[in-house]
Amino acid sequence: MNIEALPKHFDTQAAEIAWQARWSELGVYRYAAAGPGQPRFAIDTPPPTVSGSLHVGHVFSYTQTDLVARFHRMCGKSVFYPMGWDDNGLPTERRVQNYFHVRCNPSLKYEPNLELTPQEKIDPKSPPREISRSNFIELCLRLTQEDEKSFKDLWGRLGLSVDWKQEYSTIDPRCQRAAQRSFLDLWRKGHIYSVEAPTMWDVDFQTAVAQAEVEDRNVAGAFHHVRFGVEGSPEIFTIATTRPELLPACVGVTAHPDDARYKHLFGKRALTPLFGVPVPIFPSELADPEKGTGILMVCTFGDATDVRWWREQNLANRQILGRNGRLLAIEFGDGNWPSIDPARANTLYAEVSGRNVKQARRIIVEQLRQPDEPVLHGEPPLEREPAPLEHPVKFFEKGDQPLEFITTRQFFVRLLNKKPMLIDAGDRIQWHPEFMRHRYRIWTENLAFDWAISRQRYFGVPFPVWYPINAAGEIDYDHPIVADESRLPLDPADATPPNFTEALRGKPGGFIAESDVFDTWFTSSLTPMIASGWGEDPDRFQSLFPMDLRPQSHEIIRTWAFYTVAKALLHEGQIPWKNVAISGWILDPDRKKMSKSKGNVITPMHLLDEYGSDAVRYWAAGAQLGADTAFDVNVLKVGKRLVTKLFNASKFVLGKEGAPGPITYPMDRVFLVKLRQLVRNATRHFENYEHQQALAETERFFWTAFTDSYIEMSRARTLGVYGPEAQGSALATLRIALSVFLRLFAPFLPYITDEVWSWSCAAETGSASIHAAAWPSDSDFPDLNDAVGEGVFDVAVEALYAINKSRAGAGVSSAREIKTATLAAKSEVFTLLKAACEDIRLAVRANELLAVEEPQLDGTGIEVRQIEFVSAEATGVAAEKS
RNA sequence: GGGCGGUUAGCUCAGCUGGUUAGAGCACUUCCCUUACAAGGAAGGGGUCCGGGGUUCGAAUCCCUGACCGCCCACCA
Repeated sequence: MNIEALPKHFDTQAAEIAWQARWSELGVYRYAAAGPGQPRFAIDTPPPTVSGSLHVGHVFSYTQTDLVARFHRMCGKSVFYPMGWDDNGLPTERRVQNYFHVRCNPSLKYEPNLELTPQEKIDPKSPPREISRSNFIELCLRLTQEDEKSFKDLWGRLGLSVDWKQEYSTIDPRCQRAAQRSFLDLWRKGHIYSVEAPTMWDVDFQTAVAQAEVEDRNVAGAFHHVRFGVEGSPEIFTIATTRPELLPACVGVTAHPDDARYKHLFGKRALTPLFGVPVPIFPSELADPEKGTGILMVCTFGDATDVRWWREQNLANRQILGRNGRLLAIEFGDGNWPSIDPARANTLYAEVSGRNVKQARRIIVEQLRQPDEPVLHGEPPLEREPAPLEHPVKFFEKGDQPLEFITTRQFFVRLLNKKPMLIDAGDRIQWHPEFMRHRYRIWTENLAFDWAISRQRYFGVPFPVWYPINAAGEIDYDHPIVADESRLPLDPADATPPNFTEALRGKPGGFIAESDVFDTWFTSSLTPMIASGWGEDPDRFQSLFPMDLRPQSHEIIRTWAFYTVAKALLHEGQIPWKNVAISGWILDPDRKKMSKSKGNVITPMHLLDEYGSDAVRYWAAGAQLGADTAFDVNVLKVGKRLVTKLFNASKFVLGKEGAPGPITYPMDRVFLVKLRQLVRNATRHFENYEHQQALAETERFFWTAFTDSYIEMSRARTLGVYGPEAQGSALATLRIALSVFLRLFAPFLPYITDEVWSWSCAAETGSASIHAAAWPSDSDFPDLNDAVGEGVFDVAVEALYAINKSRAGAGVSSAREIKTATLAAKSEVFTLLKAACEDIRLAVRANELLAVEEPQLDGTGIEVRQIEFVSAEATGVAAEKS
């Protein structure tokens, strides 16, 4: 091949555009069902949340999955590598609210042709425009489509080898059908129930949330020491609470059964200060004598323990907090709201009614400072000034206000009674890295609530459910009407239940639609089933489920991984995948997690422009699974350098005139033995999900053994100076080496490798793209059984290193040949050195190279004893600084 | 409070089953345009392997213990 015909430099951007088109045209990544005897490798790709911001973390983790896909594809497997978009849910709603400055008001009518301007052109202080639910959903769809396009552009540019024919989005009709089918199946099997009960509630988003979406945050609060009275007794005791505003919701008082201070109170009734409500005092093992004053008030509802006490002790439900986070209007004096002084209680409560939690707390604390005649004989309830403390408080992970427990009707999937099965499933999955299995196990063991799947939101998959309305106009929530599977997907707000007409909607004797939507995870936990055609294409489902690999990040083990396992078990009785590969996080250079709110997000596009996709992939591939990695632009530079080196070395190999021949030359055979070992190692590393090891070993061997050593040693022979047999052997070795190296690098550097492959290997092998070529194996090598010891190669490398060192030490230009040099070797390596002498001589361009044995030598055992260069004038080299 | 990871050169990280003198790249210094490569190459300086104990002929590696960083979990009065 004429080297002049090859490009001078590798233009990454042009290559990326050209190769994407070429791959698509060739259908290299298209999934085809496995043929007879062909193994399959199916990947449950994470559908990215498209309303989030694009950053290098996406590039990092998705590249790691692509490496695995490319490896298995080259191994001849039928690779199923789909892509989905998670567009359904709160992040999208919030983005739409901010982007268009709107709020959804479900009571409004749909406005056709609604035109809105993005927020940057609107006064942000103006009240948001209210729009109908249908309009709101339209905007969500519109925005997510734009976001999906930018993700898709990035994935293409990055060279992800997904089959775009397998694209889905969690709000598309197919996914809606799958989610609703999932609901029907679980409902029929008795795994779903609905109940009106205290549920974790976000007062901003005004929706229920599940345990998996809850996080603890340390918040500044204060212990308030509040005196309580005892009914029929002058006694007074003090409780400590961080939530004095819940005093009107107090329904009980409890202390540890062995607590001598309070034992005598059990069975009596306490009187709450201010409101004078008599409440039972009962013992509970859950009360900690060390905390606060050891005795505490139970409210409806301050936290999860309150809910438990409320249930176990059959206490009254005095919910004072509304769904919007404001205190409800209530009336003391009637059945559920007893008081020894209703008039006073109502006067005091009127001051907090309609206030939010913070305001109510301030007001109640003020009230607690005033003398309390009826309950405390004139003492003020507040015993002393509030003591500040920092304590953990539960928040919705996407929310800004603490969660409240509010009594609402919600749907749940029964999981608490299935813990052993769920734990066992986790144990049977291969986790990479292994220690990540603890996360799953600990989460599952600690599960405290069934899965709350209903959300009081808009952009999501609706429940396919209606409720009958009796003749008196009451809604019968206990007998929901569930849609028939053949009608899915449907929105109960548009469709009517069987045997009802639209005219009966909302009428006595008619029906009403459930307005809730599913938790986003209810749909995304079906991704391996959606992608494989569950319930739609039995053959396809049979051939793709369960899958081989779930790649994901560690913070969603408790949500996505956990729920997906649960769904697969409940629907199909199977574990959804064999392997879970957990990618680490990308941290900013200060080792903080990248997030939009911190403003430390690095976007990827400019990096792709500047360094090229291969270099960016090189960076991502260098990190091991599960390891958080600080972003370092230097690694991109190294990747770019590797791409350049590969490009130039390939030009060297392919630019040589002459015909390859039988590989007879000893050093060639020894080099191939070492290369074959590299192939075996790299294959093993990939199989073990240690792609970074495969890359590191391949890169190291390519650089030191191949370009620095073997090429230097064979160069003279490739020019034919030592006869056609030595030349043919060298050229054949170089061809094999190049073909093998390209394929070893192909999963990491898909662009440069396919570019070079197209120069000659494509025609020789018949694989138009390297990504459809076979992963290298022993069969790429000739029979090498008689190759002499590999030690020869290592000794030669040592010798080259020693001579380079002498040359650098003398400051001599490499243009100057060596007149004569002598290498000393210790006895163990002397024979090997003698055997390698001619190759070393050619590599360093010495006219004469002698080897002498020096038994007493240490270290590597090779030293330069004497070296003399051809004079500078003789070689025409310009004057050297020395 | 419990658990899981981590701490190795100025920086980013390897170091797997204990085994020569602990490695790579970047950065820094010096040298070099050579026929694939200056979008490159060669060489050099740089280490309390977080601290303290222990096991061993031998420890970055195994055990105990402490510190710090990050994460996960926890009934949050």
